[in-house]
Amino acid sequence: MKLTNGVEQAICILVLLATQEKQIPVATDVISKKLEVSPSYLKKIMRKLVVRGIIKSVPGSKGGVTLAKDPAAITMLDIVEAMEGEMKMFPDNGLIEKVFSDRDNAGRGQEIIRNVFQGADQQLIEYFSSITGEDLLKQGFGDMETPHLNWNELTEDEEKSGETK
Amino acid sequence: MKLTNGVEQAICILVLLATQEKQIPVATDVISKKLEVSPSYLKKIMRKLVVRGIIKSVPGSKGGVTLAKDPAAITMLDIVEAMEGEMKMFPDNGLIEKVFSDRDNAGRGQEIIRNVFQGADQQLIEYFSSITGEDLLKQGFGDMETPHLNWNELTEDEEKSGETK
DNA sequence: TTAAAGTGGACAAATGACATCCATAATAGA
DNA sequence: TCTATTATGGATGTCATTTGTCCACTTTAA
Repeated sequence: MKLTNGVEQAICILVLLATQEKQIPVATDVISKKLEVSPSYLKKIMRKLVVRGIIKSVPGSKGGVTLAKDPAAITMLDIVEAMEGEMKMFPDNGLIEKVFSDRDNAGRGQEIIRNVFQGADQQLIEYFSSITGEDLLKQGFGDMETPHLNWNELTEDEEKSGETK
Repeated sequence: MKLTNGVEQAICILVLLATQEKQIPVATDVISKKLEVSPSYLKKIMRKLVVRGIIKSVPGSKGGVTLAKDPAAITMLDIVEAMEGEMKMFPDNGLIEKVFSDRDNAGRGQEIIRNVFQGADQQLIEYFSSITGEDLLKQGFGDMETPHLNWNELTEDEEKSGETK
């Protein structure tokens, strides 16, 4: 009943992009340096966000990724489902139906359990879709306007200052 | 974001025990035959239910397992947490705090995300603890009283009739 | 005392998560 | 047009967790 680490990484990526100057894509290699995860793996994470329509990718020189929509239009459900797939926590093997197949009510029993967990899924869906990226930015920055930086340049600076030569 | 198959198996086990004549333990090998899973693995599943105090085990001849308490006192949360451990879906690696450590608000950002997922855990905890074993039995059997059988004998009968010799 | 049953730990196999690499396609700029 | 840059997607490898097995041990009824 654990989410994968990809969810936390995805959130980091989106925070980065939300504080990025508009219209300037951030290269995935820049992001991988900030997050200290391998570029090759990070690309897979980002692909899921692209496929889900949360971010857009721009191939080619000076390319990278940008938010595909306003933070107010991105919900936590988008992020979780992008990384984890559809919200369906119960691995329904029809076990109850099989085990009690010689009794009445076997199918009925299976359906009852199925409904219990569909209800649980629904609880999470409603909760997560009530939380938007804008909510979180507001909580983080309060009355301040969300800052906008160019993470590409910031990373280059850090590289320069980090070089010993 | 999937539960393990153990949850479905645990539910089957509890349904079996709830329809078992009081005070007669059911042998785990009998249950493993019904569920068509290996006896050795089923024992692990059941151990978790024993540790959590949902079922009681009786060692020795004519031993087995019985419900440790009334179905009305067993919640779906008990079952899920017995099998999956504490309800904490977010694998908190402190990634946001690390990535934005050179900015203000890094710790604040991490805390915001932490709270989001604690809220999700809480949603599930409240939902699952509102559903008891009694609720499910009522749904399954309606006005009928829950039947009480001796699954040990039933299995023996089936074995006899199943033998070709 | 013996047979039947649960306990607990070591171990092995299968599955899914995490990670790397490379050939390819698309784009900006010279 | 050519080149450097960057995303795409598939093949592959590694590692952790889940699933499953085995066995020596303890407990209990008869």
